[in-house]
Amino acid sequence: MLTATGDFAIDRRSTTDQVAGSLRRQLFDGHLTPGTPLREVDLATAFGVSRSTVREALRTLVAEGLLTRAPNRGVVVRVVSPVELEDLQRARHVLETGAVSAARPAQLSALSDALASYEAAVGTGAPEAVHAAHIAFHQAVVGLAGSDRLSRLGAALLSDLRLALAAADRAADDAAHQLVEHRHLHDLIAAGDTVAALEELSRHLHQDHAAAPGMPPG
Amino acid sequence: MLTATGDFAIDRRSTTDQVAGSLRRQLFDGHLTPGTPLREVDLATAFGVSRSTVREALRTLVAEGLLTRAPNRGVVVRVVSPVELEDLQRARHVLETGAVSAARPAQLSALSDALASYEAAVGTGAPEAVHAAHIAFHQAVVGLAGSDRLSRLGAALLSDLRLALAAADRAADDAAHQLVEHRHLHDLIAAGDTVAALEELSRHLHQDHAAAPGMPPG
DNA sequence: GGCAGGAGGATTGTCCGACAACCCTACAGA
DNA sequence: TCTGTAGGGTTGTCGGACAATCCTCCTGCC
Repeated sequence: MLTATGDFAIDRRSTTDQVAGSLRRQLFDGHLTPGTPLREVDLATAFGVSRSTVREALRTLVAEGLLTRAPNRGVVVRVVSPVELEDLQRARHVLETGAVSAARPAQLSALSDALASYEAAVGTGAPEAVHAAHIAFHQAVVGLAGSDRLSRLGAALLSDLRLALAAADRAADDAAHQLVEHRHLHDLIAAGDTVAALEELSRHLHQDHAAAPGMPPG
Repeated sequence: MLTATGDFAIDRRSTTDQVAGSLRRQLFDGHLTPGTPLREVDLATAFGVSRSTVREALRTLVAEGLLTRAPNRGVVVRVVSPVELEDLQRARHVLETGAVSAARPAQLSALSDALASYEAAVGTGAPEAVHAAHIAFHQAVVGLAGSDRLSRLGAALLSDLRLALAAADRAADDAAHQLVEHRHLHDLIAAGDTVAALEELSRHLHQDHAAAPGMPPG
């Protein structure tokens, strides 16, 4: 049977979805900084599509939480305040520790794969790749629970983080050390030492939070 | 200071949001059963709005996961398969137990309030109200973690459940017993007995799942 | 000088009409 | 039985239009 991969893959996404996808990528890559207003007509001409199409794309991005809409004033790139970041971190804590507690052995290989990719990314040194791989690792942690739905929630959560990271680009600050920590975490989980893993994860997340951009509490 | 409540409240939502809201309500109330296709023109004439408006509303509902879009074939009311329900239940488990573990005393009153509303709803006997209150209670459980973001994720998760419940309306099947269980859970949490609470919650969720509509595994 | 109030431009929210692309079904033909 | 085609219904995208709203600037008055 022929599957639509490789040479046979064609893009069957609607124009709207392509626009949304492009914007999403630009958001994650930090090409659009938080607070930037997104004008409908500007985007329409930039993409060479109609305003309706742009509007639909924006609406999905708003629903995803990447953009913020102010009625009659348009949408802006979501700005994650320090308070929200803290809130987000708390949510992550629940999700990731919960997933570790409910970890299913079958999902372990995905975590190992994520770690390998992470190591590879750090090897290349490209900060964006490191970010992406870092996020992907934590995504895999959430995936341990073996629930698609939960993984999707984790993705939503981490996308916000990715936004914040892309903006306050404190790039690969001691990526080496970060990597060691993650490997340690991975090993504990793989060894089945849930208690130690949970402790390490808690510590890891907490420190992550402490290292967050130290703006004055909004 | 005058706040926009009571007699002073006016509806400042956009037409699109009102349409989305109306559809959302109808979905939760089970007036639209899973699998039903939603035709754009039909909705437009029914609501007395333009097709563009309907399209935008549908798009947000799709992003929320309440509707499913098949390219060039329109959107249908999301149907949650038994497999997905199981998946969902696993996600709930992680979220709710995680929230209980990370419970903050400040959020306890909200849980108590939810329980009170639940009791009241069971008192009236209206099955829809009972459903809503039941969901609200579990929502409050997630809220224990004190993270807005997490609560919103919980809402997304539970909305699916609400869909499934609205469809397979096994209404207030022994609502009394259910209520007792929830009260028990509440008391354990309130007493600070996290371990027992977690155990009870696990049991509760598991049984919930077992009681789910027993269609053949899709 | 500072502030209420209005003019003007920019932008969003909504509508309408149009048309190509697409999907599904039914039917005819090999 | 399978292939190909015709037809109608629906979605996806476009362009243009206009009222409502917001923002900025300017005016005039105290």
